[in-house]
Amino acid sequence: MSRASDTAYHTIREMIISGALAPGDALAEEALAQICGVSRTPVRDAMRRLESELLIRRSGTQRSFVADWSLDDIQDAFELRALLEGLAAKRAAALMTDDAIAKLSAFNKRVGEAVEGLNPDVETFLENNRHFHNLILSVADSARLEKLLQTLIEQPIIWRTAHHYSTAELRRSYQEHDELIAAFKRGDAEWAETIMVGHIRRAFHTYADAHNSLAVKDREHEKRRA
Amino acid sequence: MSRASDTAYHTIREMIISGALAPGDALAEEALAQICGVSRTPVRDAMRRLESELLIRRSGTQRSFVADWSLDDIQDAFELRALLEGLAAKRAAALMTDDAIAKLSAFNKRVGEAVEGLNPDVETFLENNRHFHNLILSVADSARLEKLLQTLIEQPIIWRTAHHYSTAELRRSYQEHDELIAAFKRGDAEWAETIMVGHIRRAFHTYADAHNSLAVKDREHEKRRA
DNA sequence: GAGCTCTTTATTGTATACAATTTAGAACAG
DNA sequence: CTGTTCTAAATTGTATACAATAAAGAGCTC
Repeated sequence: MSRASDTAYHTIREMIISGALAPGDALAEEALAQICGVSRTPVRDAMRRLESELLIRRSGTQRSFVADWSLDDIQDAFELRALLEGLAAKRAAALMTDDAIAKLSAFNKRVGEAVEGLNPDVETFLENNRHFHNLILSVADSARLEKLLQTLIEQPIIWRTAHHYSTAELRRSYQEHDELIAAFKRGDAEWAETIMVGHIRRAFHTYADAHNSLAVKDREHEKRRA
Repeated sequence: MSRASDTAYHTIREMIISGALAPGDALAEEALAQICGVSRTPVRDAMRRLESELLIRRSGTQRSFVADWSLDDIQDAFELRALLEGLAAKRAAALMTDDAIAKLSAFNKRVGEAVEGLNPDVETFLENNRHFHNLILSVADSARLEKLLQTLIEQPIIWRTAHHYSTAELRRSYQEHDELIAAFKRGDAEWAETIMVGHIRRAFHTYADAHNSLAVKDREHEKRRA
């Protein structure tokens, strides 16, 4: 993409993912244009892209808002992600190369290092976790699958709550990656799929639990303020 | 969407689906704007939408072309569609209402009528087939699933080859719909999913066979011209 | 003629002005 | 006070002019 349009896209996206723009917030083109330092034209372009990624929702009368997801919506997204990443793992197992396995091992090594100490390095974990999953997706060699999953990963809410994962949960994730690598080495497509589906489902339950305890904390907070 | 933008979207889309614009054709904004009778702005808007639906592909340097799909790409799309429509059927079975079942029966009745004579009415078949599948999707009640599938259905190539389906194949489709309805009535989610997955996979094989014989005909045609 | 650079032309990207639509709120009736 | 209608402000949609970039091709060198 071009410069101004890209600037707008990344700026707005970052504001949504970081939470600077909260779910439900209204988005006016002119205001965003000023923030991004470009005209409305590239902003509109960027908003279209963000809308197609479901980060932005449009009202019946064409006004835009930051998408707000119910827990049900999020569960849906995870269910679909489990299905599609499972398929990606199955396909990848059949097409896997030694080179890709070496890279997966390298990524997961860094994942392991990020969680081995007392204070896990969540940023490093997330970064290498993403590389790990993206490489599998790329080996699966289906542009369409890649495109569908792109909509489901990179969810703002998930990034923001990742920091609430416990060290034990992060380590579990690391182990499951290792199991995946083992399945890939053996070319065991069914097993790779099974592990991946479980891996994603577990991530959802971790998320849901964290979400619940956060909600409880919020409620307590509200009570204290009242 | 707004008027001009919608006009552009539907006009271009129709040209792609009908084949007036062939796969691989270059798409210039100005030219399309003239055809649609609007300015470049809404055309660009429409092209973004079509791009996100994968009907348009963009080169590294931002030039646009009508997407051309290899048989592998199409097989991918069908594989994903089977997976996702299977999930839709499973979910729908759990949430099905008497009203929806009545509507499904009505749609499939028309499907049956369209294929019972000697000369099947393919347009009517396709229209009610689409209604049938869309209603299941809507009962499945997952905006995200709906959005993902939207990208996979409505494939130009498939619409164009639908006319090559044999009467027997169309009738088989009708019967499978009836089996689905029966599964929904019993609330049998697993069975509904199984039928749906088979239904979509069979559609692919039908397509692939038709495609092959068309390709053969093409080659014969080329030979005669040479 | 192959390959290179430079110029010309075509195409896409951006800003901006204006039109159409929607929202918000004032003024008013009951 | 409630609800309604109308007006003004804000917001989005479209056209168009111009800027930036990419493609095409002329002319040159070897």
